[in-house]
Amino acid sequence: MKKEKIEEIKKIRVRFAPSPTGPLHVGGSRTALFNYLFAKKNKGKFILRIEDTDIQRSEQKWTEEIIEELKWLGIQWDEGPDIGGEFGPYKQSQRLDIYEKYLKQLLEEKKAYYCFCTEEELEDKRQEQMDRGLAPKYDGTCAHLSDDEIQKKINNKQQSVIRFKIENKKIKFNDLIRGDVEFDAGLLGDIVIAKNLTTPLYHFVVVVDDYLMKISHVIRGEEHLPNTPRHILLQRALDFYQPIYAHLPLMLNADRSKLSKRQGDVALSDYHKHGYLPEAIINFMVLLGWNPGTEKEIFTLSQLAKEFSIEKVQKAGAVFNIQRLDFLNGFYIREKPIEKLTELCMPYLKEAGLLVIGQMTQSKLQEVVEISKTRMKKLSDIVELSDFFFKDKLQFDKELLRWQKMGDNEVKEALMMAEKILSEIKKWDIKQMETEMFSASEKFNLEKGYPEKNKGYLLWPLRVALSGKNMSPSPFEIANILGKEKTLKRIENAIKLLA
RNA sequence: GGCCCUAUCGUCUAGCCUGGUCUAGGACGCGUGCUUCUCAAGCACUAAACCCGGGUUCAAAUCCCGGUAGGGCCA
Repeated sequence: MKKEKIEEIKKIRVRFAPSPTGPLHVGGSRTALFNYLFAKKNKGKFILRIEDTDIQRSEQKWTEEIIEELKWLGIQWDEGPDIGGEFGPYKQSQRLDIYEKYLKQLLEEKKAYYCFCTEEELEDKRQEQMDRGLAPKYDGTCAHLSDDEIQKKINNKQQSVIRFKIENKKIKFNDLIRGDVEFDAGLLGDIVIAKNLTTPLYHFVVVVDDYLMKISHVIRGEEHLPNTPRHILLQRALDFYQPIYAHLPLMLNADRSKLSKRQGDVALSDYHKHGYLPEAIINFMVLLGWNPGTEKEIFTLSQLAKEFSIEKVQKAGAVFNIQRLDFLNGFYIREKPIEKLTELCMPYLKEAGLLVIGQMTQSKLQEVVEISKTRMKKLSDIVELSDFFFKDKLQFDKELLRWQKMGDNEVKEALMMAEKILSEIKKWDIKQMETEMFSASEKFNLEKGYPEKNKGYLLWPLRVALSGKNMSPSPFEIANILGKEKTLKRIENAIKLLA
């Protein structure tokens, strides 16, 4: 490589270059994360470039969504798409004149040519090659057209594309993750790099932009591995330096196919909406294909920025295992300061119509979240776990009140006993309630001939009366938050159910 | 079909480069127990893997060769 070319890639610059044709994919998020971490670790720059040359499918709203979700994750970029830098603009739709210039250059140097073959002709050729047992590739028919012929066809408004001449040679390169990789470019066939001078295609724009933006390392998904020889050939034809490549292992479905919709959510925004925390998602994604080589498994983004190393990235694809994400998310939920967690839960409670402004004090709300949080895997779980605190009247089947083989009357007696004790209690706090109810339980069991140690006879009906659920926090925790008045009311309502 | 990539518990992985310390370690999940009115959380414990076949070597998860399987891309 020429000396000045090496100079150009001395500074570490990486990029994430999504197409705004849909929501940000979790796979894409992970690619962004790895690029970001690589940049941070090596004191380089991380660039966000929007690949929106496909105007048919690109939409501004997706660009906005990508930006929003990346911000949410805490992945910050140094340049693009609206943050200035000397290499902008960072939206490809605003760089069309640049591509045109290079396209013309290739055309003039006869490294690219106009191709007028129609879809049908190409399909026929393809079919024929397949029949002969050959790998289908463009046969180069239009590569030999004279300038006059080309001009005539263009004047006739004949449909055309621009093809790049692929040299018939072996392309070898070193991938940071995979080591030496070799492709036989002779098998490729001349590729289409633009529909016309103002409509360049993916392979071409990527190469041009990575060069102009002085990208030192191209870190992308493994699905791009077969594209690399094409890009290298393009770089050589344009006299560009060759960046260093690193192809990340894919994120997989449970059946080991490339992660796709239908087997679960793939849009990062879906996970966001369901109440996954960015900390959990980051931690989960980074461990899919990377590990520090120690037994540490919990990482914050800033720790990762220090500890990440691309050499430790795995070669094989990794199955997206939602149970692990759930575990991590539950972990981070439990770690959250209660004020923060409460704040995060509020939108879900409001959306469910449970939380009406002014109905509950902030400190009460925090107590509700506090006793629910060990059961939460996602923020949205708060609704299901705590709805009974917000409702006036609980709906549940009276059968639920029954502990083991108790009869209706015995359940009723248990509730009446609980009501009596709680109504006479001096101090409305958990400790006090526990002490009084536990001793009452022993008395109750003795009277009824129940096993002495089983507190369920007294406590289960009470807990159900207060929560309306077969699983919930303890009746004392609930009663403590509900307050005496509501607690007694709920017990009475349960008793009525049995009448 | 062609090219390329990959291969350790169900899953994510450590170990492989620099063979012996590997009766293969950790985590999630599963199971059991403790705690316990229930469900969680927490704690403790259990089960669970070197894709197959050759070779090299005193010794191979680790090195070499050949299969097999899975995946990606192109069409």
